[in-house]
Amino acid sequence: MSDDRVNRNEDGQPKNFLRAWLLLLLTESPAHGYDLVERLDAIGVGRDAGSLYRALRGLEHEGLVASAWEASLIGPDRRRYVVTERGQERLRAWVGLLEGVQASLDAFLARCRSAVDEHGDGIARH
Amino acid sequence: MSDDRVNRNEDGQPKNFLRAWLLLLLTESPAHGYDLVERLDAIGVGRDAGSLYRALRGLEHEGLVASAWEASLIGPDRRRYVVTERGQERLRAWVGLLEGVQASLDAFLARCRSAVDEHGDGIARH
DNA sequence: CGAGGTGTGTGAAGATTGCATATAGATGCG
DNA sequence: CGCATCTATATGCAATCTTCACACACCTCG
Repeated sequence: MSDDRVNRNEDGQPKNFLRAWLLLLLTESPAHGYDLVERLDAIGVGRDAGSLYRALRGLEHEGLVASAWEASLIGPDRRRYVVTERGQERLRAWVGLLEGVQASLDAFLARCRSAVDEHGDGIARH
Repeated sequence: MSDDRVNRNEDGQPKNFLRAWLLLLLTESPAHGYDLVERLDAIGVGRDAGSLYRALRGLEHEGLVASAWEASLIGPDRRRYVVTERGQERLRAWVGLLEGVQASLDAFLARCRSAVDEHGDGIARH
């Protein structure tokens, strides 16, 4: 009882954002998972390698990317991913959706500022 | 259609966006759930009343909003919600998070357009 | 050999969401 | 009255998403 441990996942990131980023990065240039881990880490999305590999396999299962094993000069073999035609289309669809989300988000934040102004401490005009 | 059950939830909305909107709308003016359903429907967030009531109870459980029963002139009693001090703080925190998401999203979309440009055939639509 | 970097992957737990459904008071109409 | 409908709140369930923790394998270097 009285479990104050709420521990809610409040990062607010869009759903499937990782997938969208993967399609984008692979569109920019084909790569293998470990490379994408590092590229995404620099961007600040998807802090977990496991999620990334799982997402890649999911994308492949949907036919949005394709992979082939490739030998590495400095380590074990790796899976090299490329985006398919369907993947390109899906990315474009995602862009449309995310533009809508962007609009929502802008509306939310703008409205938030208005609300804060009106209930703020002294900034109120009039 | 086929046996390929992909059926992914790809709306791309930020997680807990409904909660954030509820805090904002309640900051603008206290209200009861049914009213919020209609306000949010106009905005285009949270198309489900059940989720909304569940979210409200969740917010209350966290002490971010408070409620009291109120008689209605035209229907059954309703629960009137107001935002608490903690709720205000949480909303401000959410604004900070969502500004980060906004930046991410802008970066993603900008980078997407660059990628599409470089691959030429992408822009031509119908 | 053993440690550590490279590279890919799964299991399980927790949280969120949407759909369907339940309950109940109030109102209007034949 | 009986019944549909609007108002109002709430729960059950399944699908999905995300993260944590861990497992497995290859390769190089000391």
